[in-house]
Amino acid sequence: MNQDKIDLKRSTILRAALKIIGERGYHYATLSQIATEAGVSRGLIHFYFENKLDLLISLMLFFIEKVNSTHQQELTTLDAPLEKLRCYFKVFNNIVLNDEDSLYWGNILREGLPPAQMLKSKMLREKYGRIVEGNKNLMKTIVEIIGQAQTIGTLDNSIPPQILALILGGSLQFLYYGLFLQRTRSVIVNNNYETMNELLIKNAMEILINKFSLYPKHLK
Amino acid sequence: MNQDKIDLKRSTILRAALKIIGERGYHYATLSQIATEAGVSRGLIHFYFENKLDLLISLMLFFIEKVNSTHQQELTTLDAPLEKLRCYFKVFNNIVLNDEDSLYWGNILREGLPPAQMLKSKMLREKYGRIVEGNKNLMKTIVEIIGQAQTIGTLDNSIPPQILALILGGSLQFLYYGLFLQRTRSVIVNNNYETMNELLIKNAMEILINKFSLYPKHLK
Amino acid sequence: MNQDKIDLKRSTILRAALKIIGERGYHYATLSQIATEAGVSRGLIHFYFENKLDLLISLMLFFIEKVNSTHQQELTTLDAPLEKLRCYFKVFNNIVLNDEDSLYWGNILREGLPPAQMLKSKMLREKYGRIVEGNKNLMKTIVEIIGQAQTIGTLDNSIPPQILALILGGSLQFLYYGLFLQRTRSVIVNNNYETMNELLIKNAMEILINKFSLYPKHLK
Amino acid sequence: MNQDKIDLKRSTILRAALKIIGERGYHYATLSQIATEAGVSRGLIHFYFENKLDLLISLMLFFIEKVNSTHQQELTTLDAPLEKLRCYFKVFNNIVLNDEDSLYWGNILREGLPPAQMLKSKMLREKYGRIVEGNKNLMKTIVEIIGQAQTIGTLDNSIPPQILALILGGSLQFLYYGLFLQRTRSVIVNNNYETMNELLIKNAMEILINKFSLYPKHLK
DNA sequence: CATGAATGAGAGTTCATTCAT
DNA sequence: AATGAATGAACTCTCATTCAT
Repeated sequence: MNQDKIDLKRSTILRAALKIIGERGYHYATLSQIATEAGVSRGLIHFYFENKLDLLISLMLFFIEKVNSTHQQELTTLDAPLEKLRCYFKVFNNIVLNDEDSLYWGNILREGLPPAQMLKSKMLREKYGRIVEGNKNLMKTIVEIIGQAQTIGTLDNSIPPQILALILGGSLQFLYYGLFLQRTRSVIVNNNYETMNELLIKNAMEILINKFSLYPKHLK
Repeated sequence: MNQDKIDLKRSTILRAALKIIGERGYHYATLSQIATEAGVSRGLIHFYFENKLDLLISLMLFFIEKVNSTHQQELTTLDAPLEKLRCYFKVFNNIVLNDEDSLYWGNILREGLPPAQMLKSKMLREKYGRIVEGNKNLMKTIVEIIGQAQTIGTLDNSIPPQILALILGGSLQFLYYGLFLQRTRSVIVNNNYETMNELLIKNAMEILINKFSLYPKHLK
Repeated sequence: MNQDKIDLKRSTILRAALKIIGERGYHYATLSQIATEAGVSRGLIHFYFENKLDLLISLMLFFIEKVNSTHQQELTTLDAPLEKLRCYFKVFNNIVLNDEDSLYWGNILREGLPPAQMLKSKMLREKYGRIVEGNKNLMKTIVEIIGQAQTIGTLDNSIPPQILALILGGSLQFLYYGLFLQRTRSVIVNNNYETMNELLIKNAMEILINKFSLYPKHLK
Repeated sequence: MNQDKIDLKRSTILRAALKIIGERGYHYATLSQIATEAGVSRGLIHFYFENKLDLLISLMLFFIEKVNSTHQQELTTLDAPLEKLRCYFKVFNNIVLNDEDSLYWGNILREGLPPAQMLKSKMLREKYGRIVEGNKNLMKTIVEIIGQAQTIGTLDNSIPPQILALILGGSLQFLYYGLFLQRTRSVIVNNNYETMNELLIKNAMEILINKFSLYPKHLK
């Protein structure tokens, strides 16, 4: 079997895992359900993935590395720090909302991982490390962009860039997933997305940036 | 045994559950660990609680109802909407930070609950409903306060109150728990709190309110 | 529940394991079968033993330590090396043949253990070490006794004591278990014991010792 | 593909199985490991062998039939019963020690087979029967030789020939594999062979025969 | 009230075996 | 003749929950 077919099957299983785990939560999802959703046998999952946790970790890793690499790539075409910031929101937006599985991602990313010591295999520990690394990189990039904007005077510099990064990140996540305090899984899946559309989110983030901007753009 | 002693034992177990579940996550925590932490036997937990899930749900319910009731109570002494908003942050702050368990709450509230259909007992379904209700109430209260502020002209009214509520809520949670994308459990527990102190958070939230306020207060 | 009852239950399970594993072999025996034989649930086995391997290791350890300690103890009452040697055969005989499970022991002791690295728990590795130690001790004791007999001139000293120990040990085991080349498990269980009685074995070992003895005893 | 090539591939796989199973034990060995060792795919093993058990049984059968046929053949050139006995030890010696895999055979022959009822295929049951048959033949031959020696007065006839056969067989096996009570697999593989060389074993067996012989030969 | 021995459902995982290519 | 992706049976093990004491 050629590599393309193998990759296809792998991503079929991963997509099924995204749906089932995103819907029910990692610990309520079973491999049987994922296998059924993917249309394969239980055993085949272990041919493509080391174990159940590998599915979750692979999903997280896919997301964080996709965000980082896409963002990094698009950044090269931009000069203004504020544009870079907007670019980040756009990238996040594109990845999360490009298909019907959009809301599953929010639940995947909110899953807690077990302590690193619990990971038996070297390969899994390595993936784990890359997730942590990816998170740090993302945060660092955003903080740097904000710092640049403050230096050249387009963002309010009376507030530490780390703080502003958290404000923007928290707002973004809550706007996407409609969280206030943590909701129950089913409530999230069923209700939120319909009450919140893409345009609204983009506008809201634009307003937020504007508030911290020294030369606010006018929104249409 | 009198009611006071019973309540005491109940809350001893609940506090142990907060620590163990907050530290390891609901599914990685075992009743043995909680029992040991509480200094009681495994069996006794089932005398005070229906099952394991009851522990998690009871913790969530305690938190959300405490926030709501305290907030509701303190609101009566206040007139200005912006003061009411600040009051909410203060209440949240007091509950979360009043003891050494502060960061456990963040992990508790981030736990996903199983779909409501999975709850067998009536009592549990009822508690579950009260959590959902509590969340809605909280959101509704905040949205109302923001609406009032916009009406009397102390908050920017070009932005829908629901959106602003999410921005404030997301910022608050990320500031407390240092999230950007979800981190691994151990990272959260070990690192974040130390890098982020109470005063910093209060200041940050004040700045955020100020940005949306039409008559900003001057921070010292 | 008091310690006596606990020990009783533990040994009930161990005895069931001896029967089932001895009969079918470690890898063909299942925990279900052992649980049924012991009249307990599958789960209870894991309350008293760490895992399946712990059962096998505990059986081996019981045997080897029982042989060593009983032998050691009885040795103190004896002076003549040849009597000490006969004592060893008697001890082995008593332990193996004291109940209806006699032939199971042969199969248990012939089971191969997995490489020590495969043992996850510290406790299991420790038991494992004691088995290896017990084997070494046993061999050392026999070799020493033979050496003494050669020194005082009751055994032929033209043959190294280690070699003689293996000759005696091999003869003993084959006489008990009727092996020539390895037989199939069922053949062993069904046929051998009946064709070979205790007296015959004792006589055979006595003859063997006599052959290497410089002052042979006359057998009746 | 011609028969020679097929036989070659078959014996390549069998030799790999000897190594892997001899090293790790039948149940800890996997077909993947054997396939890798043989340099073929997992699937191909099932072209040449019915199933995993067929590998083990084929190895055992190869050994026992090789011993028997070689022995039978060489016997025709000999008259004296004691020479026939020595011939058996020589044959055993040649087969076991003729290559670097020597010690694997000991572990193979010590593997327990599942109860005959568990064998589904007719072909496997037939092979199984031939192994049992081969064992019996071997034992019978040795017993007969001893009986002849006793009849013509070259071996002590006060001991039943079956008993003497077991003494000789047990001594031979323990001398080769250094067993006393069963050791752990790794200990056997790593240590014993080096401490025990061919010459020592031959001498020891010669001494043993001498002891039971009425006209002992002088050893050099 | 409290204990902890006992239960058993249910999960992940392994790996021999099959079969389309 | 050879491959290796795919299957699924069967296992061990965990741990929430129960209940006799």
